[in-house]
Formats: sequence, structure tokens, C-alpha cells
Amino acid sequence: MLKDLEKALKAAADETRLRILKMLEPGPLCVCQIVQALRLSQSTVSKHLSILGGAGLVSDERRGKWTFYRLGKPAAAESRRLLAVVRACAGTDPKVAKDLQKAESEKVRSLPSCCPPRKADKGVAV
Amino acid sequence: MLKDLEKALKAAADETRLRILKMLEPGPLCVCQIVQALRLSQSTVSKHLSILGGAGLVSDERRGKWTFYRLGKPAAAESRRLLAVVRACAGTDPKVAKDLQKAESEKVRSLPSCCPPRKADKGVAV
DNA sequence: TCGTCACATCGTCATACGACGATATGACAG
DNA sequence: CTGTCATATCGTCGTATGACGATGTGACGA
Repeated sequence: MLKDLEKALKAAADETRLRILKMLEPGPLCVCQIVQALRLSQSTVSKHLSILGGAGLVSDERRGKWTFYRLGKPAAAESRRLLAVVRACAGTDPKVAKDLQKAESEKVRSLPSCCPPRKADKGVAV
Repeated sequence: MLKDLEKALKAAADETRLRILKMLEPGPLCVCQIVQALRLSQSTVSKHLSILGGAGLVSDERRGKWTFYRLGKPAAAESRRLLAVVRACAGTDPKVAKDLQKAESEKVRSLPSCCPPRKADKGVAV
């Protein structure tokens, strides 16, 4: 349907959400890490993630108190195509590079408290 | 740049503009034909076309009094990719089908007055 | 030159969207 | 149970966006 395509495009058509998508390309992140990297309020980030999720561009996985987001797993055909467009573009954008860097450092810093290894858990795909 | 990608996505992320892009897939149309098919005011359609043009998703060609629009010729890599996504999606949407039909009939009806064959013009790619 | 036609641009209005702080929810620690 | 932490949701505010009618512009035809 046309409306679905519009929804997916609208979800992606926002700088903040594009930055989030770019941050998730290397792998999943939990909300607090994204908040730290973007330096936006938690409520704002949460809402953006909700919008991305509603469009099938990301999916979430609850892990205890934390929620990890990754690039769309359920991925309808259109979402996957759209993600491919995002992946192929703006790869060298300075803001994106900085976000990735921050996310990486936040990942390292928050790992001990944020991602305690659980039994039967072979690492959190850092 | 991230902003360019955002601009292209924002341009495409609107139902009316998606309908226009879908209408242009079979071939160029002039503004009046699009207006008739969409049943929107001329100013509204013109603005949408301007937005699409600014994002490189369509290009215009003046032909006397008329302006024909076609899917983005200058097409930066990202625009071309995005158009491919649009092309691949919502192909069976009922609204799109109806638009195409209307555009086709408008094309036929307006052809004599709208697209007078000019010397050294091998047809207007109807 | 004057009027008309096709289209672009401007000004305005109602609605949509993104930002935030405040608050609700749900999982764990004590 | 109670408190705390990580997220989600709600209410609000300022700005962006899409719709329209009115008007400007440039290319014809009389």
C-alpha cells in the first residue's frame, strides 16, 4: 500500500532518526547509549525509536531492564530496501561519524553495568 | 551528507508526492495533466513538483507554454536509489492505479491542445 | 499591444511534528 | 514491600508542512 511506503519514508525522513539508523548499522545498542551519543532527552529518543519501530525499520529486544534496538528484523520488503538506501548514503557524514564514535565509547563505558553477562549468554555482540 | 539524504526522503515522504512519482513512472506528464488526475489545486501541485525537483527526484522541461516533468534525470546516486525503492513499492495500490488511469485519459484528451507536434519533434513520448 | 493560457510564487490557515519535562510502567536490588 | 533504574507515555509548546486562493511571470495568439 501507498500509505505503508509513506509511513516508512516519513519515519526515515528525519535527521535524528537517520542518525539513529546510522548508529545501529554496526550493531544493536540500548536506549541509554543512544541517548548519550545524541545528547537528546530520553523521552525524545524513545519516541523516535518508537516511530522507527512502527515503520519496521528497527526492532527491539528486552534484556532485563534494558531494551536493545537493532536494524529492522521483521523488515518488510520496502523497509529492507529503504534501509539499504540509508546504508548506502551519507556514510562519510561528519555528524554520523561522531555519533558512532560516541556510541562506541558509551558502549564501552556502560558495558559493566548495562550489559552484565547472563548465564547462557555468549556476549552481547559488542 | 546526511542533510541531503534527509531532504530526498522528506520529499518522497508524502502521499501526494508519491502519487506524482508513481504517475511519472510510465513517462513524462505536464502539470495540467497531473492537476487533473489528482484533483488538487494547481498551486498545490506546482509546489509539490517544486519540492520533488529540489530533491532531484524529478526534472522539468519547458516546451512552449507547458512544463513537462519526468522522473529525476540529474539523479544523484541517492535519488536514483530512492526512486528505485518507490518504483519497487506500492505498485498495486488502488489509488495509484486510479491516478495512472486518469493521467492516461487526461493525456489523450489534452494531447491536441497541450502537445501540438512541433517541427523536428518526433512525438512527445506519449 | 493586449488578452489569455500554463505555471510559479506569495500569504494565510489548520494541522502535523519534534523538542522537552513530568509522570507511568516494569524489572531488579535490598 | 520498597526504592531505584531504564524506558515508555503524556501534555505542552514552538515550528514546519500541506492545503488553498490571489497574484506574478513568461509564452503564445489575435
